[in-house]
Amino acid sequence: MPELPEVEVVRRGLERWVSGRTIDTVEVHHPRAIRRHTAGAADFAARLKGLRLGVARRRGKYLWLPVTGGGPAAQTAAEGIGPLVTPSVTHGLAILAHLGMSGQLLVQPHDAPDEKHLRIRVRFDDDQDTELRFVDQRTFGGLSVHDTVPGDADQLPDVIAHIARDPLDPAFDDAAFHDALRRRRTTVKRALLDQTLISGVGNIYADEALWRSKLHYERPTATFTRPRTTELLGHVRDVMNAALAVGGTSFDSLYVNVNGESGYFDRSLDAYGREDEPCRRCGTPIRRRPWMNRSSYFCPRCQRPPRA
DNA sequence: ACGTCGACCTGTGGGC
DNA sequence: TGCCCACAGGTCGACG
Repeated sequence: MPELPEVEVVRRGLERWVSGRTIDTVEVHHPRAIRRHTAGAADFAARLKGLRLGVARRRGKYLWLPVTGGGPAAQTAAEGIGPLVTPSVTHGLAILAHLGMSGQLLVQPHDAPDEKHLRIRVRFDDDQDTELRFVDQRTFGGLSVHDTVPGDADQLPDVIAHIARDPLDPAFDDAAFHDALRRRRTTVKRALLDQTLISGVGNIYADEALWRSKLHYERPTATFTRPRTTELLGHVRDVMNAALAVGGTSFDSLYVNVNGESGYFDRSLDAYGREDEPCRRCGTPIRRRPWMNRSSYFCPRCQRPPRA
């Protein structure tokens, strides 16, 4: 469930169903699902055992669970074994998740049959009837454990420090984003998909926000005016909030919340996936163009291409 | 510093 | 029916 609204739906599910619980055992069924965890599956499972999960967090399409307790290093620090082993900078740990193209985090009863693409199972040390499962058909997603950025209020895992804040983050800096657009010699859709400029926007919501803004995806950003940037950001936020309100976009059963349920925003899409269907503003058939190994959908009348 | 491309995977649907 | 190709919501690193 790749883009921000879908990931946020999952984050809310994790917060409700697994935050506050303590990990008992972890099974890794496929090594690719932990490939960011370079120390391997056995280390991954060992480090997770005994950890207590904090409140689920999200930046763009990344999810993480800050953790406390557990492993030997953390225990040593917590117990204050002595000044020689007490780190001068206290850093935390977090379990990082990215869903890739087809990842799911499911909270399932223990006796639910294993999914065909079950990659990781997390059992908890409590009496609740559920476990957490990472299921991923294409194995582009995965889980890993990382140090958090020292002093960071969000306990951001260090490996995603390069990911920009997302447009639903209250600390997102609109003016700085506008300045970055002006500095770049790139085009607007490329910029929207650049996770170091603005995170959480993927192919669907980029096309939807551009349609709402009446902007062609090849528009250069260097000449954007402040009002144009403001309007674009407004549409990005509006479309994401609208999708979030109905559980996100699900074209098929791959994109589900932690309870396996699909969202309904596919019915409300104006551009994405609507090739040859009439533009809801002007009736002109929506076009699809190959673009960067994927597709761009746009209205050829409402979204005029820039002069070459 | 930018852009482009391929790699990483499995599965589905259309055309023949 | 099968086979082949195009395509699918993402990210990263190599290369120019």
